[in-house]
Amino acid sequence: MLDVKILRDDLDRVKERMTTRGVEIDWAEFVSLDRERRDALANLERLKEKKNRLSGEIGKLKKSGDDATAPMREVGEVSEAIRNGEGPLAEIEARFERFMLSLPNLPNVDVAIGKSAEDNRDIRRWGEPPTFDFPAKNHWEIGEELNILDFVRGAKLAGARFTLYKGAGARLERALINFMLDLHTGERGYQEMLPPALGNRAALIGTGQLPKFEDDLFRIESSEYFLIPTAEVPLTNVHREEMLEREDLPINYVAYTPCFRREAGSYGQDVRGLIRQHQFNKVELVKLSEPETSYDELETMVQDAEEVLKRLKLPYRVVELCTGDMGFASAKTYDLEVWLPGQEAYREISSCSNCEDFQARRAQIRYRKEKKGRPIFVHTLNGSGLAVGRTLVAVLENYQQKDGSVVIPEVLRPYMGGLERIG
RNA sequence: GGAGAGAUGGCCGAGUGGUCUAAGGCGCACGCCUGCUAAGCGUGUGUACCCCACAAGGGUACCGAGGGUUCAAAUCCCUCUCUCUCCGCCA
Repeated sequence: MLDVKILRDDLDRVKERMTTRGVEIDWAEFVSLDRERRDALANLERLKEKKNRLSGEIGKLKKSGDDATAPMREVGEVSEAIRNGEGPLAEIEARFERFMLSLPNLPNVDVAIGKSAEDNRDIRRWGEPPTFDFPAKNHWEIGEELNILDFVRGAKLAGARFTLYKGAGARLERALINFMLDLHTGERGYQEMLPPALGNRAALIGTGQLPKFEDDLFRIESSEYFLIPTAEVPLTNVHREEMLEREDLPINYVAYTPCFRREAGSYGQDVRGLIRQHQFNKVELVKLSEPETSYDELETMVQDAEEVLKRLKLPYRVVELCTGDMGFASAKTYDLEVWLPGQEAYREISSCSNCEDFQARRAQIRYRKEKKGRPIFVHTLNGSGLAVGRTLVAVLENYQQKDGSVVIPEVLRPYMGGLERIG
């Protein structure tokens, strides 16, 4: 959520920057709503002030045994005027809040302006895409031939976009999770968390999935819970409605969780294989930081995610998303894209964003810079470190051998009981 | 699932209809005093929003959430959420 004050003070600049996201926003609606709201509020508060004053007088009169019928009759009229005003005000406030919650974050000023992924900026590349003296296979071919991924039975158990991992495949997924967690906790200063995989409405509003993107989420029908689409939701909400101490910051959390996404509107995209699933595993990094250092923290977080790929010796590139390609809550985002020989393309495997105070304002996560100072919103950051299923895809495709087997990256072997090769 | 208890300001904790404009304490901030590993004394101390120049000043709301009774609610009534204790069931 944006600060209402910047909308009032500098609407033209906000309009201009918001336009770079490619979203249509009814600004006239905002201006009139804001005006209506303030008028109605001021009017009602005047009435309440009068009512409180009269009530006090009645109390004094009654105490001294005097007649209070006149002020009581007057307060009755004021009360009715208040009742008549409350309904309309509540309606205006609800509309105002809906509007504010539906506004995406403002892109940071130094983010490149663009319309789509084509306008993203290449920041750096690491590693060389491998060359094969045989036709490179897709991971779903490799997985099925090695009998470690079963898409047919995954569909039988749940449906399309669900996969059953088997044997060494299941273990490889688990090895990747443990490897990533150990790296981030052991060497990169993150505290490991194991949060609920379901979240309530307030949590999903806090990080920005609700109210606008309910269609992307799985909802539990019998109660007001949603399956989390990412551990960003629970991790960022850990300190929702809390006042933090300056010395606590930055806070660095890492968590492995399953993630659940409806993938509505992505029919026909990545229909085969593990790339786009309704349920997938992810190791997520979240930071809460002071505003002054959040962009340094973003750079660090990207490097933390990159380190996973470096140790796995998987070639990748870092891209900076342009204004038109960024997510709802983000002010600046870097994507890590890993090389997939089966597709001969770089595919997203991590997305690291600085949301500045956008989520903190929704979730009321604040701290005091000085003991006596006013509370200020922290900056929140999140990044995949990494998407586990896609990492497994990258391992299978980059480490595939001519004989159909797959070599296990060295750093994973301790997690695989010393296994060096699948198949 | 059943029974009971509870939810008050950064923290602890009083408060069962009208100076609650929330006692008291801790913590914190500022000042004073004092020189001996510290204490004492005084003053102040929330959040959000609205009016206003985002100043001074003023107002409204907030005692888990929502609704109700009343001229008046932390206080009475209803619903919900969460926490704790006990019982049952269960990984």
